[in-house]
Amino acid sequence: MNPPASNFPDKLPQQVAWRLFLTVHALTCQKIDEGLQAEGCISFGDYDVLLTVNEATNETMTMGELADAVLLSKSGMSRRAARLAERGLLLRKQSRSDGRVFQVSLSAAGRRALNQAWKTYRPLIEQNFVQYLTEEEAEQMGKIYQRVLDQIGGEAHRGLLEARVTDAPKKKKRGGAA
Amino acid sequence: MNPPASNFPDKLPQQVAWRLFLTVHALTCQKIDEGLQAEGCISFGDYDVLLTVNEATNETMTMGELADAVLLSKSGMSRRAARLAERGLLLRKQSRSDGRVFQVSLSAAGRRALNQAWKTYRPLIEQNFVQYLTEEEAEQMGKIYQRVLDQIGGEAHRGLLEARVTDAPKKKKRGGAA
DNA sequence: GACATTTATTTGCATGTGCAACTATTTGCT
DNA sequence: AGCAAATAGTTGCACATGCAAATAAATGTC
Repeated sequence: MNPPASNFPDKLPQQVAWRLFLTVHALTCQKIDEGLQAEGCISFGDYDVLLTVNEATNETMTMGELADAVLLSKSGMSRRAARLAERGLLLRKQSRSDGRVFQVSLSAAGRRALNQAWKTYRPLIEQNFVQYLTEEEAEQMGKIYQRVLDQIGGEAHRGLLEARVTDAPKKKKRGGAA
Repeated sequence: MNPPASNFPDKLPQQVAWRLFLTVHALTCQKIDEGLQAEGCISFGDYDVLLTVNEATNETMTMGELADAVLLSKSGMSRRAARLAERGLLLRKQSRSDGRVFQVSLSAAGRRALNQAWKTYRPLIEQNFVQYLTEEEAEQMGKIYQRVLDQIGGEAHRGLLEARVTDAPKKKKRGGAA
């Protein structure tokens, strides 16, 4: 019913890569989350939170650090943590040196849940993503993303997969999608 | 307060790539969505919908096809489309050959909004992602993701960036994240 | 041609999220 | 000490989403 139609994205290789990046992300995450739920594991999002806490120096973080690390708003993080605490997976205790901050850490059950989920999560990543990358490609991709992260990531992400530091001083908002 | 601490993800290069993939996605999407909103553009999600419709053969799709293409549940798509229609960006008209299906297409205003958003979106992709990839890397990455997509993507994604076909027969559910 | 079945889409309900406002606590200034 | 400003976290509210049920229309069966 019309001429050529679409020519919006200019379809430069970089833009194609971006588009595929988005689509692959959406698809893999969908499948992985389904898989985790099917096995009765904690959700993808909860996994991210628990893993992040577990990896933190001293295995503890403040609510704010955690929110920054997992890219949730403070309120979102607050409520997610409340739910995890209610389920007995996360512990929050008020810092004695500063009554405003709450130190978050994993409970024994939280550690178990994390271990348990990893058993399911690992093969899911394998099946939906890793399997299609050679080791060289994975290394190359990792290098590229590390480069991107170093530029656009905040303090909370600088040390990702190197040595999480957990002592960044300032950070602020969070931007929601729609 | 503890031994070595984290050794959950085994940190094979592929797993590192996966982790970075997730983080970069979250970060770039956050920044891009912020940028679009700041310029008064349509949201990231709405952009995806309008672009998908615009790229469709004959620039029209059914609600179901659209839901599959943008990876939203049918209900989510239904409501998003309703909002877009209310804002005058999308047209939905009942098919005369089959009263159950609704054909969706862009209004003139929708086309304008898409064009307008692209002006902002393009540099945002540039700044937050593309800039950090050489053309070779982008091509390499595109090839890899296309490979992944061919394997795990449904009919609705097979032709992405090649020639959208829009006539796949069967598809079903949708899996939500948490 | 009437009726069960299947398909396309929308609605009811529960849940998760972000923003802005609120509370509690600490810090800085005098 | 006293009080304004900053900081950490939680809560009110609005809204987007998915699942399951509801609706509407087509198709198959007798």
